[in-house]
This record gives sequence, C-alpha cells and structure tokens, in this order.
Amino acid sequence: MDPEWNDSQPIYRQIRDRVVAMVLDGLLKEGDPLPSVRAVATESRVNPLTVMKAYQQLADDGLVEKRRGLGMFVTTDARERLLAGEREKFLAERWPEIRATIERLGLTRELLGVIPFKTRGEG
Amino acid sequence: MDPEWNDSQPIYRQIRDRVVAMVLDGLLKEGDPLPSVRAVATESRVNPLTVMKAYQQLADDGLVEKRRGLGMFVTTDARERLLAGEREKFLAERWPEIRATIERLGLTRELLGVIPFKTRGEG
Amino acid sequence: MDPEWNDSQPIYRQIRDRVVAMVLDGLLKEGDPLPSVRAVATESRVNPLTVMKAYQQLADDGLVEKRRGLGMFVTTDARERLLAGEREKFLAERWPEIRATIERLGLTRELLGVIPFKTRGEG
Amino acid sequence: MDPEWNDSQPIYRQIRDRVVAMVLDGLLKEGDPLPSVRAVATESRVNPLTVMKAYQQLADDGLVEKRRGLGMFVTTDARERLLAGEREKFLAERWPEIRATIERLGLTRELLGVIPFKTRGEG
DNA sequence: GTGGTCTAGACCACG
DNA sequence: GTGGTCTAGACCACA
Repeated sequence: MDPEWNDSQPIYRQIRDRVVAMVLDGLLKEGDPLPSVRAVATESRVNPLTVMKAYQQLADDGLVEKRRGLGMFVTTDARERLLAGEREKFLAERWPEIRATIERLGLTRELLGVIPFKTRGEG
Repeated sequence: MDPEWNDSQPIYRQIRDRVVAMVLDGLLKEGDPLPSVRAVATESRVNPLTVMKAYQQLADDGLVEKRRGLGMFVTTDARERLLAGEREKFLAERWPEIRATIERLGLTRELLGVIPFKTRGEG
Repeated sequence: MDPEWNDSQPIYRQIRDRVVAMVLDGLLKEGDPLPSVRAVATESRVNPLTVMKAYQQLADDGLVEKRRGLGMFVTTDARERLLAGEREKFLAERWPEIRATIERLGLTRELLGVIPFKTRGEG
Repeated sequence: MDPEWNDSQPIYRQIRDRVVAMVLDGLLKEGDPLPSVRAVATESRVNPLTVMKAYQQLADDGLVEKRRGLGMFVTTDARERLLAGEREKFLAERWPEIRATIERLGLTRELLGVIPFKTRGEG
C-alpha cells in the first residue's frame, strides 16, 4: 500500500538502514541533527514508537548521541566507525552465504555487473 | 546453544535452503529420495511440523514429489528449473540491495574474493 | 497505586533488574526458561510491550537467548558474565559518585551497616 | 561531546547537586553568593531556564535565598540542614538498594575502598 | 519543541 | 503456545 516500505523487513530496520546509508554517503555528517522522531513519524505516516525503535538502535550502536530536550545528533567519527563495523559484519556474516549462493547458481560478473577492483574514495 | 540454526531466518526456511543447495550441488539428483521427515526432525532436534513445512514448500515449488507410502523424491529437471528460478529471484530480489551495500562500504574484489567471469558448466 | 513498581524508574528497567537479580541469586540457572512475555504481562498487569522491552535488553546483553517459537532461556555462563560485567560497571560508573556522597555526608559504617571484608561464596 | 553532563540525570539536577556538594565541602559558605544564572548558563553552554530551575529548587529547599537585584545567597545553617536532610534521604532512599547491589555482586571493602568507621567532624 | 514511557489492542510468523 | 511488529493515543520530563 505504501511503496516506501519493503514488507520483507521491519519498518524500524528500514529506517535505521536509511540513516546508516545517509551517514555512509555523507548526507549526514558529524554533529548533524537527525530529523526528529515526530517529524519522521508524521512524514512517513508511521507510529512514533517505530521511529524511536530505529533511533534507539542507532544510539545503542554509538552512531548517534542524544542531547536532552534537543534531539539526536550524529556522533564524531560515526562514518569511520560505521565503515569499519559494517564491513566486518558484512564480510563475516553475510558475504560467505551470498558468495556460496552466487557460485551455486553459477552467476558471473556479466550477470551481476562489475564490482570495482580498487577501493573508491572514502574521505 | 545449537549452532546448526541461524536465528535470523526461520528454521523451515533453512531446511528448505539446505535441500536446494544439495540439489544445486548435485548431492541430490533426480529421483533421489529426501531423508524422511522423522529422520530430519530427530537428528536436528526440530519439530516434525517444521520439517514438514519445509518439505511442503519444496513440493509446492515442484522440486520434489510425494509418492504415497514411499516418501518424497527429487523431480525430473529439478536442478535446471531451480537454477533458472533461483537465479532470477536472486538477481531481482537480493542482488540489487547487496550490490548497493557493497558499493556503499567501498568493498573491492580483493576483499570479497574473486567471482568467475565466465559461466561455469550448468549441465 | 501498584506497590509492585517504583515510580522513580521505568517499569521495563525494574523487570530487567528483577531478572538480573534472580540470575545473580541463583534462582534462575543456565538453560532455565524465562517466564513468557505474556505471563509476566498478565500477572503484573503490565503491557506486553513493556515486558518485551525488558527481555529484549536482556537478550542484547547476552544474558538470555531466544529460541524461535519456544521462548527465552538463560544463556550459559550468564551468572559469571553478569557478575564480572555488573561489578565493573558498578565500580566504574556508580561507586565513585556514591562514595563521594558518603564522604561528603560524613556517613560511617555504623550508619551504613557492615560490608563484609572477605568475598562471599560465588559458586 | 560535552563530558560535563551525565546523560543519565537531568542537567538541572546535576547543577543542583554541584551546588549542594560545594556547600557540603565548605567551598560555598553561609552568605556567599551563587554564581549568576547567566554566568553559569554561558560558561556551561546550558539554557538559562535550566540553571534557573536548579536554583529555584535550591531556594525551595531553603538552601539559598533570593535578594532582589543582588542574586542568590547561601542561607544560614545551610550546611547543617543539608547534612541532616541529605543523610536521611540517602539512607532511606538510596542506600538500601545500593547495599543490596553490593551484596549481590559480592563486593568487598577491598574492592570498594575503605569507609571510615568514626564520624568525621561535622562543623 | 525534544525524546521517554506506557496502554490497549491488533495481526503476524514460528513451532 | 511463543516472540515480533505496529498503531493510535496518552502523559511525562526536559530544555
């Protein structure tokens, strides 16, 4: 009904991932305020609790810090820590299974599209 | 406590995926019998209903067929149909998100390991 | 209105602390199931979400593990890890301030009651 | 980002406690002026309303008194009344829980550091 | 304005 | 039966 949300994953997870992506892409920088819980809830027509759950998880991960009465802000070095942490998690927890599937299905670089050989800029 | 199961996915899904992998890898060929529901349930200490659900899903996908009183058997051309179907599903439903993650994290072929350029044998 | 709950702390925190205390006191041992979310909610006349929040925190802390469809169970070595972790946290985060207060107020062992000199049994 | 404030307690409470500590430690004596709301707010980069709330609470407790146009001053016998009141509050409201935690964690005097046996001078 | 907590009640997937 | 997610709406403390 709402094309914004993917039904195969909880909404709070998608909100969380969206923020993570924005930090990784540099759209949210250190010290930037996150849109308020209420704002996101209203705009995306989602319950505030759902947004809060996502934000709480970001805070637990140290990606965001709360300032009483003011809101939530991207922490220092959030992007660097994210890159390191998410990379490790991806390579350890997701990639082995994905790679096995790729090989099992006999998929090739032509079908998958190219993955760069050199690291792209990170700064 | 039980390292056999991944908590991030339903057990019946993992059983189903395990059978699919065995077919793709050629460990289960056309006409081969699947291990009995009871055997799998006992050995993996899982509720028989859970195994049944996995097998039922395999039957619904046309990958196995029930023969009354005998059990379930891998159907003809199961591997070929699987390859086509799973490939399509993977490329459409999973790969785009995975690829976006890879790019966002700046992962390279060195870190991921090589993916063959040419299609490997499929028959 | 309900003497069970202390108004100065969130209920979910009190539920969490209650379970922690039961593990430390040996009333809940490795592998023991936690009372179900619904059971606690009904018995304590609290919303299931509130209980869930407490239980989720216990799971995040690794004190408890979820088994799909079965419930939540005390993990191996939960008590030992709790003792170590909670001790460290208490000594680092709470005790310095508490001790400063005690000294500032000029409180003595007579007023506070005795604290044992030797470690009590832990096993 | 600002190590001055502890997120687990409201800022106005922390300001209040800071003044109380200074009185108990003799750094602020009877008749001494409190730093102005504006000064504290500027220096600690806090909303003046927050400082005001802390000062108001101190005034409500009879620890300081407002003199129109001059500011706020520590009242007579502030330290003595504080000692009595805070002691009672601490022993009744905080110490029982703290002591239970200490015993549960099996903490000893060695780990906690020594608490004097005799009452130290009280003024 | 901000986030934090809670309720009542619903629907879902899993075993 | 279990936990998981979500909604709608309320009240609170804090700045």
